[in-house]
Amino acid sequence: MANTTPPEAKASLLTIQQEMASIFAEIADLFGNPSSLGSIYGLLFVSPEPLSMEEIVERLGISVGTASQGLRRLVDMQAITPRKEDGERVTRYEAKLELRPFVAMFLEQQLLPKIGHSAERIETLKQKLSSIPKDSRDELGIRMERASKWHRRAKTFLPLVRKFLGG
Amino acid sequence: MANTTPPEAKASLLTIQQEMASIFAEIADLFGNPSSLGSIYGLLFVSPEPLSMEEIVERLGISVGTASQGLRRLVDMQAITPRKEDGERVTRYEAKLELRPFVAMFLEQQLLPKIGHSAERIETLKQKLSSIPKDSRDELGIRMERASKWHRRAKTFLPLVRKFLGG
DNA sequence: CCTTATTTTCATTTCATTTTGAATTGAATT
DNA sequence: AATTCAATTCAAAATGAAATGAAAATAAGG
Repeated sequence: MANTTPPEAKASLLTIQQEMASIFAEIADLFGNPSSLGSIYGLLFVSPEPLSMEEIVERLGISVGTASQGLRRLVDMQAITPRKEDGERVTRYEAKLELRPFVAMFLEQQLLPKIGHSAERIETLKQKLSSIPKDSRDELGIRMERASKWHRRAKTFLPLVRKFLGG
Repeated sequence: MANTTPPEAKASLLTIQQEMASIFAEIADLFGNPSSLGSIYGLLFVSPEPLSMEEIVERLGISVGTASQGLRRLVDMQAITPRKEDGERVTRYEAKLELRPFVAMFLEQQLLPKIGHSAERIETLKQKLSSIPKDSRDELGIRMERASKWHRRAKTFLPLVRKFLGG
């Protein structure tokens, strides 16, 4: 099949793809993910056709190792879909267009567990309160209760965030 | 004045303080802040008395440089209050008990501006759409519009998060 | 099987961020 | 004016997360 796309248009599609990769890289970074994750997702997000790992490596100028690991993580978090065409040797990847997985992943895998973990640690700590002298105990109890309360709020609220951003 | 606090109780207050420091260190880290910021705040949060920089350095085992810089940032973000007692040479620091500054700082200084920035970049990108071939243009437009929409949602929603967690 | 194309693994490197601590500053004290 | 001490500064060191790329593993075709 002949290539009917004019070269200068190709150049600007590539530009858009790279810019989008860079935007998503920033976002990934903002949420504490490797920026390569964002780049890959951003590129796929604005690719009319699914791309192979090799093409991704080429267009983003990243290493094969980074690409391989990034693709795996993105598949795991269900942000992209791998597809192997019949008779093709390569796997090509396609972005899912809902942005949800990206956010959800962050909230569910990073924020919630860690918030949960520190909530637990505070609960455990509260039990040690009994062993300290009475005069400071009460005030300390109040303060630690405050920290607990904040954690409880966060835990009830975060799922709502997910729902709102995810729809 | 005689010290009436039994030594083993002192030890366990110190334990609690260090544990709290460690918990807050994790949280600070989770939000992309240096963990030393969290340690310092956590320690002050469970200190019955305001502490001097020297005491903080000693109890947390951090350097004076880290302490000095961390204290300044915490004062800047209004998470702690410095107080100089009359006739005292040292400044002692006291935690504000609302956890708000901690969260607000993250939302307002990190999340919102960066979300705003990438929203702008996408808007700019949209304008380059006209330069690409018609067949892919429409689909691309739809995808980029999706990304924009997500950003708009985030921007309206984040202030609510702040309000909820901040009270 | 054997060859070739693709992907994964992982020891090493790179790089940005954080921490350190010696030197400096400056205010209070003598 | 000299001394003392808390606090700050900043260049250098340490840290740790992410990226690299060569080597190993896997899969497909002949």
